[in-house]
Amino acid sequence: MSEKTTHNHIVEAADQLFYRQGYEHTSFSNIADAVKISRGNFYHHFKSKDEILDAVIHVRLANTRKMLDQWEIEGKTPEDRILSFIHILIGNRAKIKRYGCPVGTLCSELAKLNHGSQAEANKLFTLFRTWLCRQFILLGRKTDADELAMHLLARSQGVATLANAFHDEKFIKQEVKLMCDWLRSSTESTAQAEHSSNPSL
Amino acid sequence: MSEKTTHNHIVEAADQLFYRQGYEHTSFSNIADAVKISRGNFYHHFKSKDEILDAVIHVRLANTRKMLDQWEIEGKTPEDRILSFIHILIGNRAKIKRYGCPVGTLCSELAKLNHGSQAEANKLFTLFRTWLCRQFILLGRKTDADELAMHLLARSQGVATLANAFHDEKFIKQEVKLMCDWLRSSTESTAQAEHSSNPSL
DNA sequence: GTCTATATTTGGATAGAC
DNA sequence: GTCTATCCAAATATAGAC
Repeated sequence: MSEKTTHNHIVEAADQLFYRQGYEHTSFSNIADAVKISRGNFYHHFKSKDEILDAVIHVRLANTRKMLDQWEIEGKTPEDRILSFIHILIGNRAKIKRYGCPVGTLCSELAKLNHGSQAEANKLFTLFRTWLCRQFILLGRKTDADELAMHLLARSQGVATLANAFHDEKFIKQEVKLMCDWLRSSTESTAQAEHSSNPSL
Repeated sequence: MSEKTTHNHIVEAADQLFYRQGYEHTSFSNIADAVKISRGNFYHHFKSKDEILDAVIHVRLANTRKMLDQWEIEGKTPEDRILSFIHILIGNRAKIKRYGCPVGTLCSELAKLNHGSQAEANKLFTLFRTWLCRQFILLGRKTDADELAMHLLARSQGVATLANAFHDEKFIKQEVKLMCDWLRSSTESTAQAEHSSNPSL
């Protein structure tokens, strides 16, 4: 998997550039420079720029699945696993500060472009959503698991957007702490939560 | 203010198009079609596309200031005013679902483009941040007012991003309810909050 | 102030030699 | 599989007539 073929080189370089510069703003020349091949050589590997995007999205989907599987193995409890999710904000804080969230910014851009690969890109969000949802179900919150998953996903997105705009890593740490507290209070009140209309707090 | 000059027409059309399609994806032709003038005529009013962006940002800043002033007048208590902020998500939910948040998506795009007007665009965020901060101070939360302001701003951003990705207005309403609850619980516990290390919950 | 015509550049894509 | 040369379309920007 991911051998050092030219094909993979292109996808990897495009992946990075799409993240840092955005999809539309990244030209074939940019990718060609990064991979050190000529522009013409591209079309031996991909029919169009859209096809490169497609390949990038599918690589990201595969990597995300791998990461979630890993968290599933490492985390002994659902709390631990959800904490793994929350802590990617810490692990990636330097990049988030500079470029935002790779998932959120891609989906936002493709929405503006009204691009055909929107649905594929959104699967990245769905991957996290359903995984988190399953963890909350395991926590006994089966009635509002999806709401909790979406809530957490939204908070992560908001943190990434503002950390990027304000170039503020400290804010990431601040909010991660709040999310951890929120998670703890969510799990403590599992029993009574079944009867509450209010999924968080 | 905002007379029907060609200049203003251009700025208004660009404002809409930048929001719906993104800045880079919007061409002079797009704006020209909307305003119904020829492309060449642009350069009588603006020296470059960047200059149009600059004008758009400043119009948005002025409109935002006007809106915040209005909320200041209408809202009798700081809670009421903060609720006004939270409820723009409801008022604009149809557009947010389709195009995301106008502030967040612009700042994210300009960050990727590494555009010179990033700082100006970020002032839109700062406007909300300082205004919310002031409201929280009035609520007696002077030690953590800015944290609370940023927290609320982040949650709004996250809601907009996910509502856009999942094309889900219901999610907006769900999260607005949670934000209102959060605000209520924040204000109830004002006295003890002074001694808590934990600004929310 | 507005138009048409045009210059210039860039980006995506193709053809064909090696 | 990789390269050079080239085509085509679109986008920013300018010149100059009306």
